[in-house]
Amino acid sequence: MDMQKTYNPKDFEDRIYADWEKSGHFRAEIDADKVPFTIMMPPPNITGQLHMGHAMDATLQDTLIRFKRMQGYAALWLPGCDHASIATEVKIVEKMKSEGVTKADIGRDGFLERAWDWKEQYGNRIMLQQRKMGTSCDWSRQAFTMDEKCSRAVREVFVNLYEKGLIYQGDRIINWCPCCKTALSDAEVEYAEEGGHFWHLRYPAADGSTDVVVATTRPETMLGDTAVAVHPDDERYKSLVGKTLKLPLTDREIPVVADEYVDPAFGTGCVKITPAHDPNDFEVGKRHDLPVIRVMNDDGTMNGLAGAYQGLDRYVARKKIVSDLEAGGYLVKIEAHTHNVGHCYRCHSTVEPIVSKQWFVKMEPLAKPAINAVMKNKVKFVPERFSKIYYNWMENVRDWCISRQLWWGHRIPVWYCQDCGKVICTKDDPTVCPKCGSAHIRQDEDVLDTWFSSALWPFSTLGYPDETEDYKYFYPTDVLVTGYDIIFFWVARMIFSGIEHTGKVPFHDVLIHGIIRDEQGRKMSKSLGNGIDPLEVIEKYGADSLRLSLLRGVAPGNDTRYSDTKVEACRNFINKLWNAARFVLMNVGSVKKIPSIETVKLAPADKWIISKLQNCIREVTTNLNKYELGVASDLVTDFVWDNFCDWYIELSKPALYGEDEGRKADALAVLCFVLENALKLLHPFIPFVTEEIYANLPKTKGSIMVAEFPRYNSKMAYKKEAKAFEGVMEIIKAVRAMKKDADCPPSKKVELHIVTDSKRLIQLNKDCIIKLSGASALNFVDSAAEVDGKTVSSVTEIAQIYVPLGELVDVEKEKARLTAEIERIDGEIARAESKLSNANFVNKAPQKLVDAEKEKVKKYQDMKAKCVAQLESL
RNA sequence: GGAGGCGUAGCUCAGUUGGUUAGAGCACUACCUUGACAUGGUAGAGGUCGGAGGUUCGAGCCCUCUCGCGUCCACCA
Repeated sequence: MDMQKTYNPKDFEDRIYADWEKSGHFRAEIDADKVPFTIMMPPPNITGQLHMGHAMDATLQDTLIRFKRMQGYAALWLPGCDHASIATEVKIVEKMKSEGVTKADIGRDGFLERAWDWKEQYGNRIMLQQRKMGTSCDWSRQAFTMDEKCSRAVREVFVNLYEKGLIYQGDRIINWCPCCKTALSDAEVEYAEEGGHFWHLRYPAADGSTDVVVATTRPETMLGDTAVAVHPDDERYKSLVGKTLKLPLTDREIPVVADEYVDPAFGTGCVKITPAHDPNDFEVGKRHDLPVIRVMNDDGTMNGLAGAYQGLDRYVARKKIVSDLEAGGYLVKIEAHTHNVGHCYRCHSTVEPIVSKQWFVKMEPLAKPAINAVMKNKVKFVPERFSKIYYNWMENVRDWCISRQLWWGHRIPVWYCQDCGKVICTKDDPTVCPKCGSAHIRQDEDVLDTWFSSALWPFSTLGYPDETEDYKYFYPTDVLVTGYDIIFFWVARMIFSGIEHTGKVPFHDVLIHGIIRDEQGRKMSKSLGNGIDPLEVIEKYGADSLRLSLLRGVAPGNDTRYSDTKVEACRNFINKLWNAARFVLMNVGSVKKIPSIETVKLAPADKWIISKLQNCIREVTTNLNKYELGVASDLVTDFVWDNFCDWYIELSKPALYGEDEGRKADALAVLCFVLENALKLLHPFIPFVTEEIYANLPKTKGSIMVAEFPRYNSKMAYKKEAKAFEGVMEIIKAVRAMKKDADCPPSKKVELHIVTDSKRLIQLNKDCIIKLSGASALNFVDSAAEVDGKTVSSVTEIAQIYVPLGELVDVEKEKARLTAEIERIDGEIARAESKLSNANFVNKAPQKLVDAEKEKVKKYQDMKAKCVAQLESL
């Protein structure tokens, strides 16, 4: 194989993805002998472009699905797009505006035609971008929230809920966006603190006897006031209750009512009541049977009931009303006031609470079982703390406003008979009124909240309401992966929808990740222009590097900052892996036949690396199963860099460059074995480069993505042998440090004279010690006295090492070093002994820990004695 | 107002039921182009884990209080 000296992902990422797609390995097959594992991809909006949030989503899900696929599960990752009703409509309207066309100009059908064109044009863009990330999802099952399948599920669910009385139509206060001209759900409103004013207004009594002062943040709504309320126990206003006030700027008179809602301690204790424009006032109005007077149009201008202010924009009207009030002597004072103002989550206009006839989903009966499911662990949030956020929302949720005054979306399946007024809601489109037979029936103009269809995603995409093979096999799904920002919008709604419509929770686990911030920790946003385009990162560093940087050291649920440096570090790791593979493959050619690992006579270093590998396999698997992807990726990268590259490859060199052909072949067998396993462990995280290398290994065939994920093999654990070998490694490290301390050039080979009880172990690894420590020879001696000339020395657990360095030896420095070492050891002994002298520790701590401390004391006392002896010999 | 999070090396962050001497990457110091890799190697330096109490044989981790900084939810007109 011809491998470049440096890793260059551009050479192969696209090619490998194309091969994968061709291979059919992405497709999940129903297989009775396998266990299904299903992930539903959170459908990105058709208007969307790949951003870091998607990159994070994709990386986590792809890592999990590849892991499970390699473990032998029938792994389905189902991709798709969301029609994103309001977001898409806003964009299309914007585009039309630039062409000078309005919705009214082209009508509903014309608009929908444009919308579908838009979907065709942009709907696939993000799916193509996803491929760049290496996503191994089942494109053959790709879905769209408005495709036939999903639409049928929406219809089924709507009618069922309607028939159960869980969907109703009513005049209620909703959040109205005057810009998008549609109702919004509570979840679609974002609150932000804004500086505003508190206008104090005087309403005179009709009989002129007195007046009351009320305060408001929205003076224009006073035109819709139908009462003033005071607290029933408020002595100041008791006599006022039942009296009539004159509403300024109008010729209307309004009553004073008593209601518990009023807080007598706040403001003047008098509240103007505007049932059509405030949710609390609406409730007060209902209790007192007050008229509801809506004074604003859908576009935020004042309507005919606003009298002289008709046609004015809400803010223009506000200004004029205030000045008119002032002129009339009704304005008492203006206070500065900061308050939270709701904004449309799509266009960011200030929303108006307005009374309007809309469709609602009754939440209480749906929320209860959904709360239970999480309480009983049928659905588990990872990390667990997000279940509290979920409870908090679910327990306080209000009825869900699902109708939108938009055209792009699922049209509400309700018809009204023009003749008898019958409301018709059926699964099949009606042609005549079932009650009176009239053909004059008209469908509701509105469409459904986009999240109504997203809520059904885990089962609508699998064929619900039909009991399809896919549905039976893959549902419920296993894990949902998403950011904490859409728990309310989506996760919560999927949970109650799944339970209500399928009788099952839609997924067992919810893996929540944080958001990716910019390098300064700010949220990435269009307005700040601080977004980082994953495609550019991929272009520069490759998809594997980006993926790894999104995984390493990241804890579930925590936000993380994007950093070029981190991506670079990951790229460097992959380059390291690349070169390790290059090293192995370069040497493969020099051997006739590589034996199978089972037949190899393993050297101590071999057993050590295999032991480390087994440990790594076990830990990585455990952590992946716990969704600790950050820990898992750290473990496997550390294994490859530290254990395999920095140690084992170097340890293998004496064998590879030696004369013993058998030993050479054995070492190569171990190198191949470990590399192959490492690639498999890494594949879920960095799929491209592992595939590229894997294809070139001897004895591998097929794609690594369907290779078996390594399994822990206790026969290969070699715990004792690995521990013993670490004694050898300590000697190597000690010699390196000694040379460095003595300013001995690394290229200068030195003689090692060793006093030890572990002669056999050291003899077995003599070549390695010489090679890795930069020595020329290794001799065993019985004491320092046997070594000629001035030496530096070091004590490790299994050996005393003497290195004659002639002129380089600085006796004073050497004394100082030994003294410091003795001091350090004394500290360790003191620490351990103080623990052991504590009766409570000895009695209460686990025996294992007590024994370990005893061992430690013994070990350090032994080392100390040796250090003292060396010091004395100087 | 309610809930939840964060504070650990110069920087960015890990640290899973409490248990050896608290880890990584980047940055830093010194040396090294040694036949995979300078996107590298070797050896280092760097932390009283925000603060104060408490529980425990033992606390970065558990409890209480406290300081600082984000987040979400609710919202008094």
